[in-house]
Amino acid sequence: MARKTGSHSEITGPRIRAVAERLFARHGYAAVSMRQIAAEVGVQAGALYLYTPDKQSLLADMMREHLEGLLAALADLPAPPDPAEALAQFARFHVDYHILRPDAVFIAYMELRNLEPAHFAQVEALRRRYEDALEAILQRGRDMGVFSLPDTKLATLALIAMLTGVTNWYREGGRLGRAEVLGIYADMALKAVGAGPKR
Amino acid sequence: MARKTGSHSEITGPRIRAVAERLFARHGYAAVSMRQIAAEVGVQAGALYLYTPDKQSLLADMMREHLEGLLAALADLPAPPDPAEALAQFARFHVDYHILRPDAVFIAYMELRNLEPAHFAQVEALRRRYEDALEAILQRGRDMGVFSLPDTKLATLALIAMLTGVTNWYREGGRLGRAEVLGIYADMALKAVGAGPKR
DNA sequence: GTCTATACAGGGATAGAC
DNA sequence: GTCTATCCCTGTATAGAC
Repeated sequence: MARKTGSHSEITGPRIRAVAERLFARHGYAAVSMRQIAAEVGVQAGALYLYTPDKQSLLADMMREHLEGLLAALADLPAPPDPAEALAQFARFHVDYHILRPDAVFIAYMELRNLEPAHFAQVEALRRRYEDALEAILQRGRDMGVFSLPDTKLATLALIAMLTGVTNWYREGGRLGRAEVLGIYADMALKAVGAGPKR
Repeated sequence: MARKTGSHSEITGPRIRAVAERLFARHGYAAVSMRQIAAEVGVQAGALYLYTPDKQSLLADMMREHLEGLLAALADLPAPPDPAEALAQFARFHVDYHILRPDAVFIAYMELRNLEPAHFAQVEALRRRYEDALEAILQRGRDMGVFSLPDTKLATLALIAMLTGVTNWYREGGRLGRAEVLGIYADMALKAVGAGPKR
């Protein structure tokens, strides 16, 4: 009872972000109104502006935080000396991380065009760093002669597209379990670059 | 001189569709206004409604026509008895068709959530038919023992995601030529399902 | 800190003149 | 077939009461 009724700043802030993320993912940034977000949070539209300067920042912050979280989690992984092992680990990590955050992923890939140029540049730089991490693995594997790759950049983008595609269909409690899915994708990724599956 | 000035129905109709496609792809369906479309076409907003009942039909028609064109083109291909050859052909076809129609593809993948339920169902059915065509190839290859696939449905979706990803980066006149790109993708697709590249 | 009320721009769509 | 004018709704954002 220490807090006055009507004072919820520590709760409302995160709730706005959560609701906005769900609505943006479901209907698209441009199609969602501040009134809609406010209604789901349980406040008036005007109250949102206590927590965000505007709608655009809501989007940009959510995308930046998602990508920063992705990069931080990636950096926490060990760095296996064997390229095949490194690729398998990356594939499993990527699929797992994306499966667990479908809304954030969807937004990060679909709403780029709704970012103002300054925000776009920041987000693109983060995405680029992530792609570079995979490309480094592929490059090393090619240099060591264990991957067969006509073009590492193309392969990087092809693999990321393939792995990210999991979010288009995977549903918790579906026909295939998460561990199973991770394994299959890692397997396909390895084979796609001409390395045998890790055994 | 047979036609009165101001009468352009045979030109305006297609132009509206073309302009709408470009704008929807660039900014997103929800972010584009009828006034914007009209301005680019060179007519007043009200005139659009002579060619389309509403904005939603503009989107639904464009998506349905894209997918119908895709299916028709696919049906025109020969049906190689060798599954590896069939998959290579599918991969090359898919990448090529998508590379040549980046706007239509982008819309077909990004604007599904802006379709009303009835239109959504139609479009989903078409997409499903396309996926089934690839799955049939994979299934046959697995039955014949030339593909190594833990799950044909997952592999279908993974391959389509990988191949469609080409639209995220390919630009005419870039570092890699179209023929080269087709070859590399087909190669990766074959390897991903455990078949050697076609020689 | 949150509310109501509201400003003001722009949305989709229609009516009716030409 | 195209125009202007307009209806009515919804958009973002702010002001000021509580």
